[in-house]
Amino acid sequence: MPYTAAMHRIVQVALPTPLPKLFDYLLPQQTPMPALGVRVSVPFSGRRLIGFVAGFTPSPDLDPAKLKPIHAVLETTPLMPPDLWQLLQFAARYYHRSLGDVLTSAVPRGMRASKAVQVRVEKDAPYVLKTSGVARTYEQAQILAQLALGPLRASACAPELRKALLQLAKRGVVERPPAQALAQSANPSVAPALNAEQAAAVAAIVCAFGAPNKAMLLQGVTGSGKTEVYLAAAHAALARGQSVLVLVPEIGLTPQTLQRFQSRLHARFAVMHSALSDGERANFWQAARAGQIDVLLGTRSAVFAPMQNLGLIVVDEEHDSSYKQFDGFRYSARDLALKRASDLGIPIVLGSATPSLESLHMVQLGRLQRLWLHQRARAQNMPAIQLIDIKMQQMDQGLSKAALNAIRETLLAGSQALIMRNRRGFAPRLSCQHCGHVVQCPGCERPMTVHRAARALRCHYCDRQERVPSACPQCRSDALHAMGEGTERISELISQHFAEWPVHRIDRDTTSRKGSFDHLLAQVAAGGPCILIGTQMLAKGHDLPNIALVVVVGADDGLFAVDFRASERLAQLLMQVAGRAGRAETPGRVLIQTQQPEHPLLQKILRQDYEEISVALMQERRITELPPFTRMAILRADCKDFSMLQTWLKSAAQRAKILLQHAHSKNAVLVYGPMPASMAKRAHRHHAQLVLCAPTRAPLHALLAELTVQLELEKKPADIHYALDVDPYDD
DNA sequence: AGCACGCCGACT
DNA sequence: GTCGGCGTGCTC
Repeated sequence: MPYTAAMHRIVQVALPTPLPKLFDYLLPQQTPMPALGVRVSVPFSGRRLIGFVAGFTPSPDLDPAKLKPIHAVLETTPLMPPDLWQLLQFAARYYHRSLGDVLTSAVPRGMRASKAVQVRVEKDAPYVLKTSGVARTYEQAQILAQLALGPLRASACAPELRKALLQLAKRGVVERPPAQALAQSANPSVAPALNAEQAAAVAAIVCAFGAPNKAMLLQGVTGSGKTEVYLAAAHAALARGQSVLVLVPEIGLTPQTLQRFQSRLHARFAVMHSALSDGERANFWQAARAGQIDVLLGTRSAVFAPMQNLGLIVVDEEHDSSYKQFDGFRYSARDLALKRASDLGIPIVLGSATPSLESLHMVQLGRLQRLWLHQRARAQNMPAIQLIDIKMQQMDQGLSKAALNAIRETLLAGSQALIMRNRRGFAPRLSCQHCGHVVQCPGCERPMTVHRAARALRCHYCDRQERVPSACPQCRSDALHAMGEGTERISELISQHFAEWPVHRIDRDTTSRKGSFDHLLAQVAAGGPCILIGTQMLAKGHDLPNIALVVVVGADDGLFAVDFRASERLAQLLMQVAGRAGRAETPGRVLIQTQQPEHPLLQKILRQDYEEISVALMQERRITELPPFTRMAILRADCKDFSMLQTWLKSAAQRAKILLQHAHSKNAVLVYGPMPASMAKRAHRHHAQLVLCAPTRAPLHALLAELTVQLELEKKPADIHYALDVDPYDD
């Protein structure tokens, strides 16, 4: 009854707390009724919180006399455009997070404080005239005269006048507006002619403007010109007066990507990524909300950008795991982008050379229209992939003779070689030759990695660091040996072996300084023969045209991992790596060292037919009843005490089973566990989980809705942390 | 999640 | 005598 609410003047507020409900507050007499989505500041359990007005129907069992009044209404119009509001409402329901948590995490931190946003001003940013202030000195008058002609940097100002400039700034007559994250491209360059497939793809996307709910999968190998299709589609959206949202994987948002878009589209651009400061994010948010951004290029969180008049969404490399947020509010930006596009009735293009099985399943169901790009744009041969059987071979620090020879040939031919090894450090284990003891992290119960240059043992799971022991902690013998090869060890070997060529190691240990990575890559891209050794950081996205050889070390790890997505990831990675090799005139070579050359997945990768690979993977998932053929959610929990963790998860499982007894479709959801998590112990905490599976979404989500409310309202041992992961990326 | 209140150890 | 440890309980 809305009039009841009006009489009592009560609003329901979504607050940043995990409690799965809204909170009722009284509106003070003089305060006008705020609109849905407006932020308010309220007293809450002794502190002051900022929440969002999310309803007007008071909870019937609450005495209005006991409600607290709102402290302040923070704005007159809602912060979020309607489609974003709708998306976040959906996300809260879908991921079973409290609405307040979800709404809050979508807004930049810089805007969460009620006080004015502190904007970081660029060093030596130009000053501009703010008000028509009066000069109090002759010097100030001179400054004002200069400013009347245009912005003025302190560095460009005569030294004797600088003091006057600062005085004016202090009085607020002049100011330094924050540099907008906006860049207007001046004169776009001409688009190259599209090939027939590209043209057909663009035509299909353009047809989708106006047609409701058009989602497309643009599937094309590396070098087939997907970006040209995005550009043409974006151009079409801009021509319609609409804005464009382009999501890219974390690793793919490079200056080159932006430059490519900027050089081709006449539009106001903004870039959004995790390295932005709170002030920059706040600026950008305001600009997007004001409709001042035509093209937004961003990583995962950009799916929540308050874009006005959105006409097209692009998700590049849609299979990439960086679209999934792994902590806090766990969401998939790819999935939410699909939802946002569908709500708005605008086209969305998911692009990939190696689509996720989820996307391929949607193609089969007719929910995604597949657009193919088969041809590589520049005529070039596919790289040759070879397996090197290392079962009975003499190896040198993890590298086979064949690999070393291939590297030498490549360098002698003036090209570059890349060695991929997905383990950083010197060696993955320190083991005693005498008693067989492997030194483990006490907190995680996993082998610690040897870092030789740092003279340390490190745990890659909890970042614990200790000195390398001189004797075996178990038998006191001094026969401790570093077992296996990480990038550091391979790098040492390669430096000795190929002393006359430069060797670059690229992993988290060597590229901690931001910018050094991009700098090195640019150097390598432009340079002569050298050897790159790195982790997966190197596999994706970067344009390294002179690489003619890729050697993959340790691919077998991916073949036998327990994680149900491991094979899919390995196949995608290897296909991606193959795309890396030989993008210039020289056809590339890929060598995969393996103990299992007959493994069916590797055999399929040899043929470089992702279609064949994905059909097989799909078949496997169908038989094992795993996503995308079932809907999955994982209730993850961790606790210092193992039996307490076990007890709590058992009771949660019991609770779920009781709820299922009363459900309409009984036992439509299967509850597995408690079972240990893939990282069963980490930093002295035990991790375990329940896995919930259902053939369709509805019964699973009905169960989760009730279960999460019960779990949040029931008291639990203080030390237990838990989180629900809907559509988990790994198990 | 915070942040209170609340009841037991080593400090001025 | 009290500062403070974190156990448990509540938040409109």
